[in-house]
Amino acid sequence: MESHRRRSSLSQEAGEEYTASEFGGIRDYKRRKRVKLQNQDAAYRAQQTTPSPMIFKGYTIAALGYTNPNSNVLRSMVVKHGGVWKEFKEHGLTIVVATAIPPKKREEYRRLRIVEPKWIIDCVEAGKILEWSRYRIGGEGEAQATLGFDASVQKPKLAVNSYKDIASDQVVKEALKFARLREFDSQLPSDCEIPESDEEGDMALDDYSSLDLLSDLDLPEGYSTPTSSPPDKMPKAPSLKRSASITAPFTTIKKPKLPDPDVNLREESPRPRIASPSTVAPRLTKENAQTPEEFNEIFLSDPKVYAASVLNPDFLPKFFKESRLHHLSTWKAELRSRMQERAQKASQISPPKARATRYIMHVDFDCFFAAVSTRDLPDLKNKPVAICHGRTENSATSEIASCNYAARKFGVKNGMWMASAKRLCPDIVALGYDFDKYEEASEAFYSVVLALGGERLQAVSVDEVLVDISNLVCNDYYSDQGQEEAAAMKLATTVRNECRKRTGCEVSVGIGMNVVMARLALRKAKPAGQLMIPRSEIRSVLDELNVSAFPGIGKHTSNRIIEKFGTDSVLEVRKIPRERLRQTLGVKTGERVYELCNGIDHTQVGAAKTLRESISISVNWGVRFTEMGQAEEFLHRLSQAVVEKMKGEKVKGRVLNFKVAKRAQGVPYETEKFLGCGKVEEMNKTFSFGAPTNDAILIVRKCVELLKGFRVSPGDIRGFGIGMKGLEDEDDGQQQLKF
DNA sequence: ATCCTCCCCTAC
DNA sequence: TAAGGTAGGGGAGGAT
Repeated sequence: MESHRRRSSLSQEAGEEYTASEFGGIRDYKRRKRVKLQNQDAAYRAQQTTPSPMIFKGYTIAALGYTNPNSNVLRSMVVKHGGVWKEFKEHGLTIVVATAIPPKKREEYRRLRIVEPKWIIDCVEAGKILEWSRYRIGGEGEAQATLGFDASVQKPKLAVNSYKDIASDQVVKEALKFARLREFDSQLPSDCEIPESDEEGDMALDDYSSLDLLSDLDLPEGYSTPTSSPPDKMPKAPSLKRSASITAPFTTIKKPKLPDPDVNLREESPRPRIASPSTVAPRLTKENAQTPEEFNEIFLSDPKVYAASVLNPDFLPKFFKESRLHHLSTWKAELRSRMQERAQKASQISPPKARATRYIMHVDFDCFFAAVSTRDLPDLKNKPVAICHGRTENSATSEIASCNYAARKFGVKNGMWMASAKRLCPDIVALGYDFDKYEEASEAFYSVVLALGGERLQAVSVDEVLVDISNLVCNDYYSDQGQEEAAAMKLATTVRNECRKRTGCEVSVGIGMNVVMARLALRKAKPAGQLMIPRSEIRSVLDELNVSAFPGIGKHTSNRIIEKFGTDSVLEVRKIPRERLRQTLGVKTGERVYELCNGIDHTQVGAAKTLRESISISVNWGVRFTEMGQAEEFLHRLSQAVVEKMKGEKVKGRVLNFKVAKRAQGVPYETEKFLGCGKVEEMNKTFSFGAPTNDAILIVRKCVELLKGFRVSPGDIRGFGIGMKGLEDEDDGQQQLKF
């Protein structure tokens, strides 16, 4: 149901052309896009301050397949100079522009006047129409000289490409930010500014594939791309000889690395009369793709790849069904709200006491997924096992979600790719996920822990829980430390025995005077054990550790500590004055580090917020586009999913956070992991709606607008995230109207 | 002082 | 092939 206000504002702002990409099918989308392009062409001409010579007057030009520069660039050049731009399928074409012609189509297109994009560029530069046949490709008697193959164009040399690369290096990120700013500055001429309204903004949205070729180069003063240049300022390719990549758009076709031996066999139609190597247009392959769109086009032409990608309309449910991380998040959210409900009821009966001495218990499955998956497979009990997707030889880049101790003995670790694990342990057995089984085991586990009767309980995750057992082990009238500790250890034994009985798996238990010490105890207790760290041993346990051992102190923070203080050993960091830590790391973090090093932790078990504060969805796998329309469609599905989630929680959100992961500069188009995001640069933007909303259209419109602002080429998009904050009860505020 | 925005970091 | 999600804490720096 929608409020009247929101509805009316929508109908004012959303024109037919825009809503197409939200509601229409593909065909509808394309039709409306054509209309939009025509309007845009008129706008283009109107925008020009100094008129360009109308050299293309009387020419009707189209692009065939992917071109370099891309078709938007070419279109703007043609239109600005009096030509008519059409789609390739339309009638009445005088000239077709192409970078390459598929071998199978060569015969079919033999009679067309097909030229390389350089013809348009050269015509514009010369201010007059040049002899087209000199730029001809794919036709009879082609005499165009081709340039030699330049390996550096085809294969960027940076090879690092794994998930761990995401946002890992601050210095690199800074550099990227700088490059991005410069890119933005240099690419936006006044006549190409993004208009505020959606109807006119599409130029900005459609294609920027040539932009990132430029951003990391030292460009000559006043340099800009063909999109942005008035024709008389068109750069000359030879003046930019330092960069292979920048000359690429202006050179002629590249020869493929190796001649394709199959070409002759596959061609049943008559061959061109003059058979020489230069008449054979190169086949578009992953290796010679010159834009990310071109690459994706080829990559996605494999139906299996297409089906696995976000272009498949069923992507989201399938992805979420298979994503271990999504499951972990979902389970955690569910458990948290269930535990909170329980806690609220319980505290109404008897509110928990504040105590001087606390006993905190941390209970956790050993190798949860691996243990549950192998529970009923006795043959595998002592063999190295890893849980991951895809269990064939090809699953090299599948991530190990969990492995048992037999595998860990070989150095196999969670998060490792199968290929590395196999190298360490060739006999490792890979098993698929069984999420239902995990859920079941978790339920049994929680019922055991709940049955204990600890006065506070916190769901850390599906296989992990914190319990404040002070009420069970402390005598309210006198204190006997020995007795208390014995009671706590007895509880730990009970939990372990019960869990073994109920789940068939081992859990370990750590007990401490506070949450952090319980967690550290747990680590020492594993596997299949229990350990308490009494007050007297706190110091000696801590002294062996590095600060990165503390929960909440990750890689980044511990690196900062090493950087600033030259050490990450708890023993050393403890000597640093509290005030210095606060100044250097920030008040909260500094204070936290100080306390952790001294074994102090005031965190309450189950003290988390009652209400959820944000709802988000993100996808950084399977994201491959060849044009912006596809990205818009996917965003629409994402925002619908976010809205469903909000409705499930009966909330609306006021603040939108939109995130885009973009292929990092210099990394290859192909990721090492199948459909992975590879090394990416992440971009974020938040936007506050006037009032809380759960309207998918409103959200997707804003996301598309923000996406335009990021100026990402569609082929470089590797991930999206949509989050809502400022959540309010769904029926607060405006009155609901019925229609 | 205290908030808010726009990120980054961390954990499972 | 592979399924690299998600919520919350907190810091920097600006607005109120």
